[in-house]
Amino acid sequence: MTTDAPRVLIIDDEREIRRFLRISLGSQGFAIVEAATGREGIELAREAAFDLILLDLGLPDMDGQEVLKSLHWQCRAPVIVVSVREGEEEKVAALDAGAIDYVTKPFGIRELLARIRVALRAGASVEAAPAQVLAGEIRIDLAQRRVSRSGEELHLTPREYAFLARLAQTPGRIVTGRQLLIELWGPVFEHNTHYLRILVSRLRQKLGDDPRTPSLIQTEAGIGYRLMVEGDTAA
Amino acid sequence: MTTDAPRVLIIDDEREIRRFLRISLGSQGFAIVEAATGREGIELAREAAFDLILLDLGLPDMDGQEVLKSLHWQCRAPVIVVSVREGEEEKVAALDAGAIDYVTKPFGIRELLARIRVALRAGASVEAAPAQVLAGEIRIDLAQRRVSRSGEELHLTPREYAFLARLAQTPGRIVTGRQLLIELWGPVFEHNTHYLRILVSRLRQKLGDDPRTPSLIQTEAGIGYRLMVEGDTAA
DNA sequence: GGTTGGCGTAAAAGTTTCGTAAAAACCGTG
DNA sequence: CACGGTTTTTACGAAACTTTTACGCCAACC
Repeated sequence: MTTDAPRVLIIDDEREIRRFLRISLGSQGFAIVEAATGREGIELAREAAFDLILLDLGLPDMDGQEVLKSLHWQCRAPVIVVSVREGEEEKVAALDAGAIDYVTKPFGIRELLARIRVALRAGASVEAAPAQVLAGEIRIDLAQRRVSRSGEELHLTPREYAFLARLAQTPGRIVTGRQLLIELWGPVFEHNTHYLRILVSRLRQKLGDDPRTPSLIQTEAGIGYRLMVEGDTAA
Repeated sequence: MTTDAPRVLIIDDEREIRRFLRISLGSQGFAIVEAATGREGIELAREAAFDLILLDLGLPDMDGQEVLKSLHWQCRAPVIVVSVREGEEEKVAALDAGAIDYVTKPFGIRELLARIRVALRAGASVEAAPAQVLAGEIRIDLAQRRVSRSGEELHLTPREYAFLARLAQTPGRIVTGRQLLIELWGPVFEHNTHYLRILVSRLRQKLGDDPRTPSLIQTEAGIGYRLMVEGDTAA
């Protein structure tokens, strides 16, 4: 089945380690984002939603335990600590501070990958974000991956749902056609704008939205689309 | 569950190790049950509900990986493997077979305790899930590992049950095909999607669910499966 | 007033994914 | 070593989904 790649954030100051991890994890189908400092890592973790974070405790700019606490505090993603320090106290401190695992360098990449799979397995059951977006008669349940109209369940195809969910992530805001094409089809399809037109047409039918006076999916000619929601703040 | 002392099952053939663990864990407020063989351990795990299982892979009566698989499918408790073997392949195999952690002997007791706390932390979310799930005529008893239709007991194979139980753990929510394959067969089988199709087909027959208009196991083409439950249009 | 470019719709053709059955391989047990 | 239960392989028809192709609409612009 086609499923989007788990997103992994790597926080490590050593360029070589990052490179190694990027290649190793990338070949396993993970989407990688890198940070070289604690601050940068915390920043990234706050902005985007990751499925897993790999954290080196020996960062130059901040105390490792502090970074760990910050991460654990503000995001849901499980954190695996990677460190050169083997001391038991160090491990206990990290694990009690919220890390889900502690791996000492040098590590076998196959073991690390296995432990990452465990962490993702565990993290999958925790994600209980009650994210729901209401737009007129329509309710979009991002957690359950369901859409209903006036309480009645609607069946959307994978693409249709992906499109709607993308708009629902930034309610009321315009998402450019280019952005949508890249995210849903890939960079190669950047210019196949008619895909969007067909998709939107079918979607509006299912949602019961009149294209002339759209109350849900609004077209911004030459720019993109936006999802109208309850408290819409017209720009 | 969390208010009482967490119940820990120790499966290890060495009396000395058991004694050591019993004392160490006991002093931390855990309730301990011991088993000296694989069979005994599996038996106990099936009967009583434990919060955590500590498993030594070097048992005399059964292959460690077999014990692990049995435990992982039969009960919901997280399993921490304790072993003298340090080989990376050994670790990867155990983690992929369902272990939540792998600790090599000799180990520091404080680290083990910390890892136990992590495992319990992770297991807590699973415990929060309902022990019984009702879906139409079907009743799934996750605590007792039983499934019945209109009060009549159904016999499911280990895989069939594991599949259904996984869906029941997150009622109404989609579980991706990839996730199911990884959890039920292992990461190597990530792409053998036809396993799922065959399993679901047999399962639907047993459950009396029409594939065209499924009221129990719903297919989300290209994504995965979900179990429909009573509160279908949940807020 | 005609032309052009972006948009919306419909139906087809093409591709992927799903469901099922039956045979073959596997596995612990008697 | 044969046996019953289970899993895996193999194969194929049906359904769902995506992409192609074609055409009508409207507004802006020359």
